[in-house]
Amino acid sequence: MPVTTRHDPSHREALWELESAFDRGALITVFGACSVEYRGRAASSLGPGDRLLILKPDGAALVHTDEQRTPVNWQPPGSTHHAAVRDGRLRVRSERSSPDETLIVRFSTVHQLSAMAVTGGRDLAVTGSEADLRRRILADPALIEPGFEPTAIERDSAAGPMDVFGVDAAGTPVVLELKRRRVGPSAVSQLGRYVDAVAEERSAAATADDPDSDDPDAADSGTAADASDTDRVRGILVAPSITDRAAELLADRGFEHVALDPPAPAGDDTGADDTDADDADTDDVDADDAPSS
Amino acid sequence: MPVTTRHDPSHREALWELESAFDRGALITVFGACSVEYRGRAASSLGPGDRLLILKPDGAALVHTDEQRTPVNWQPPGSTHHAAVRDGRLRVRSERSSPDETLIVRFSTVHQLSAMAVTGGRDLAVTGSEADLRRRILADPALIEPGFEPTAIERDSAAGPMDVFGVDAAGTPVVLELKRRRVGPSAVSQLGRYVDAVAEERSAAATADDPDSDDPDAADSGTAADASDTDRVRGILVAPSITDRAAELLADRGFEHVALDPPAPAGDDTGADDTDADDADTDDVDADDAPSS
DNA sequence: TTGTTCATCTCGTCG
DNA sequence: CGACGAGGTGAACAA
Repeated sequence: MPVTTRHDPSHREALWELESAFDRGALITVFGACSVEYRGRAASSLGPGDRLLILKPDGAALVHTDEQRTPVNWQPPGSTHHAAVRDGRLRVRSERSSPDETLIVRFSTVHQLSAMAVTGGRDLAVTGSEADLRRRILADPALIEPGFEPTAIERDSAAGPMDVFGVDAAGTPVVLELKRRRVGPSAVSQLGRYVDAVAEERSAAATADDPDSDDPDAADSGTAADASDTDRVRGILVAPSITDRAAELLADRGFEHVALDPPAPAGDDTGADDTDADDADTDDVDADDAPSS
Repeated sequence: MPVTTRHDPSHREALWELESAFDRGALITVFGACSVEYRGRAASSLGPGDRLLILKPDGAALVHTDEQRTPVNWQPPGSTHHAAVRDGRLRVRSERSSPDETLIVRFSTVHQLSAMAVTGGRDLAVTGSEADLRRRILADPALIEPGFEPTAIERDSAAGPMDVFGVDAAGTPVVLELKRRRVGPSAVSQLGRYVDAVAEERSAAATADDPDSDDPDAADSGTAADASDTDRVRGILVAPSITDRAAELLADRGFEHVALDPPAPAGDDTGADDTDADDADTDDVDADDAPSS
């Protein structure tokens, strides 16, 4: 029996079912009228209403209303669920530590409680990620510009690891920051941090190599403006597109933008029409739902 | 009847129920063995397994496994759900445009289908947000430093709106960037963008006011280093704490950190123990669940 | 619609 | 654990 369900159980009955479902490691749904309190990283209060509570065997808890993709309240995986009947009412509490967080759902009525035995794969294969974009570039560096040569990926710097590091045709170091979608100002700043870090590295190495140049004050500037041309580090933002503001910031810093999409996952076959071979009119039935908005 | 449920329905029966539930604007859960395909901003494929599909009347769709807070697959609100029986199997497709996205769930078995009539409030009152932190500062600006005076909130700049803008005791302009939790490098960059924008504004205004200073090249530097002291703009990052790397970047830019938490929502009463008055031993029952990790 | 930022972001990965 | 960045981020809000 992959699922057991109780309709309009008493609060006591609901508790017994929960207890049993916890033991079995089931995925639990509780639909009922409830109020919800949360306290932890922030604090929140949700007044009475019908909601769907989902309790997962990994400790995750979700409270869903009839709207939104995001739960109104939740608890992350790793939490511990407690159920009790208090004052005759079912109460579910989910707690975790570090950070200390508590979610409490108080039911006034339980309409339905289900416990489901979940099996099977949860490995999702996604394409179109930033990693895919990187593979695309490494496979054909000329997509960035003729003569570009990647020398490292995830190369570390004082500001963190850079997506792609390399040199251009003239031997000038180049930092690439990759984004799978249109970018705003923050991506430019991120690129800037990496470029500054590399420029800093190089100017430090240069002064160490060359005892003649003792110019400590001038050396600590991190901007491209006052770096000599030989010390220049290029920054290229690789993304499908860029906002106006980001473009301004990019220009201010003397960085560049290369428009590039993550590789398309080939033909648009969601199987919408032709996966099951027979696409003629069959006795298949259909039902539609347009959102009421 | 707030809930209707079908156990092990035929695929045809499941379709009828879905059709009816769509019409009623119900919150639908379907538990069964299925595969899931997504294509849109990215693309993904999920092999066979038992999952819980949730269809909301606002067009949201969620596919949940027994793990994680985040659904393995989903569709945002505003999507349109279609159900059909194809090749004898229930298939649910959810689509939306801009961006074009399609989610397809193909069931091999439907264990349970429920339709719930959801009513009641979904207004969540949250405390401890960045807005609360801002209110706290505006109520007592001395928390930043003696003599600090806020002059504007969400004041716009070329780099976007600043959380709080003001002047210090010496009349020097100050930009505050607020964060409700510990911050890393990106917050420093964000603050930097605003400070640069204000400094730019002021230097532009100064050259406009003063016809003597025609020094177009020197004026376009955005760093604090070469700005004269009278043109200086202070940047203060207000957050509970800050990472080491962020502290370095902050120092590089000559910015400051003020340690400040969002206001605590008073006593830690999640109602865990004493909300229902009687906290003596009653005949209340308990059940626990520790995550199996 | 697009742009920008906050979020109890969540999630992975790497020291 | 903490730090850092990606994400089909989602969601609110302003232009």
